[in-house]
Amino acid sequence: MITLAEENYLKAILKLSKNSKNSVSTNSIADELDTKASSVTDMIKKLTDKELINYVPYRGVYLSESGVKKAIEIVRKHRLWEVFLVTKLKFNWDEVHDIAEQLEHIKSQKLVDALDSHLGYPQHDPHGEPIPNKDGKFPKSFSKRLSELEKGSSGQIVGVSQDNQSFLKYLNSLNITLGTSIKVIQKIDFDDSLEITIDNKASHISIDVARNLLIKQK
Amino acid sequence: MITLAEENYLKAILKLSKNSKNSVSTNSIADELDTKASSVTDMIKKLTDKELINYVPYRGVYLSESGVKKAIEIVRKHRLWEVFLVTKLKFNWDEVHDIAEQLEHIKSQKLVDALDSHLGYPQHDPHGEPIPNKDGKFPKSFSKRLSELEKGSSGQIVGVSQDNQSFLKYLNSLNITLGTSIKVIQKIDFDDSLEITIDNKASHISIDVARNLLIKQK
DNA sequence: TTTAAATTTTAGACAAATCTAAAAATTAAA
DNA sequence: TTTAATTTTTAGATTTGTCTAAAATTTAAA
Repeated sequence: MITLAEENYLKAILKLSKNSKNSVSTNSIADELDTKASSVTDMIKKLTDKELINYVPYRGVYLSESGVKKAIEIVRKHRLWEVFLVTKLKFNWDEVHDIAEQLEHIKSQKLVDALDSHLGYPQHDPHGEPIPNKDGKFPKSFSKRLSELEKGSSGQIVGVSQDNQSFLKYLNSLNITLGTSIKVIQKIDFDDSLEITIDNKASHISIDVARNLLIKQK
Repeated sequence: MITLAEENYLKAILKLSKNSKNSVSTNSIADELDTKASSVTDMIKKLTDKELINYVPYRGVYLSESGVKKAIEIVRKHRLWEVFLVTKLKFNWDEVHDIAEQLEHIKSQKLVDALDSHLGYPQHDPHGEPIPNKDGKFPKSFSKRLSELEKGSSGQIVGVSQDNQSFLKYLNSLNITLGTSIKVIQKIDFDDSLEITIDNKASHISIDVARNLLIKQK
């Protein structure tokens, strides 16, 4: 049986592997989970014993085949629950993360499948992140980042690639939500920031923000 | 912060208090939670420190005001999730207990209230058990459940607290309908089932059925 | 009412998950 | 390439929740 703490480590390692491609360092896991490096070393041993990760001392870890499978299951549950909270229980997309963080650990394959069906097999969560299907496959994405758009191009927001509280709050204040139409009016050379229209209203955002906005072009 | 284990103890103590009215013994809690008496003694000390229960060594425990409140919240969550699983995700009423046992520990007042609203403020769970409202009050009813009747007592059927097809079909086959006179002949300790008479004809029903039959005593 | 049985508590141990402080190994810098 | 800085691991301790075995207390029986 896999414990709650172990599940959180697997999820963190999956996330970090996607960023870097290389094996994941002890310190980066400690940072991600807001814990101490020594605690990570201890847990790494437990996950290695269970063959969920591969580990060479001082050289970092990567997920085994069964570790990837397990981690993707958790991500799937997290994102399906987020969809449930927003579409069925009318939560805002910036309120659901902490609750989904708890719900993702509920154990029942039948529950996950029933939830998926109940929600109509959604492909993205309220933050725009892709939801893996029952077999662990992610949907292909047709979206770009807003930062990649040419001057004069436009499209609709389909997600964000970062879901921290303050970022989502900031988007709310800009009236940016899923489906919002955005057009790039001007790119400022000085700091790479963008002058845009949000539903035809002029606004100005930094490159950091633009990089985290996923756009689908018409 | 109250832990998962503590929540399970509170729920068990609430359940046992309802059966017996007296203070709850260490052994009965151990039985209910399938653990050892010494473990119960340990946990009793923790709950006493948190002022969730009152405890006199060798004399048993009872819930404090805040303990009752907390325990009822857990029961509320458990039963609301059961309704969700049956009405929204199409589970059978005999499949939901173990999943609700996990879901009842999810922490978010807003989630519970949104779920309650989403489900239309149900008053009973799929097993016929009453669901306390946001203020911890149980729904009033002039009827009792057949399961609550003493051996030897009798009354008339005034309703059911669950109306799925297979349940109603089963009642038909037993010749139970509105107005039917029922008397409790014997209660079987082994599985809590009941020997009854239906319009003076002997029959035998499970506790699950008895809990969903609403009775008015003469 | 004294003794036996049952219940409850205490003492000491253990596994999981964490921590601090110190040691070991690796990497980067002079 | 030797030294310094950084990273990682080990050693030992702590907290939570559990256990077994033994001691203390209460209840029931002779």
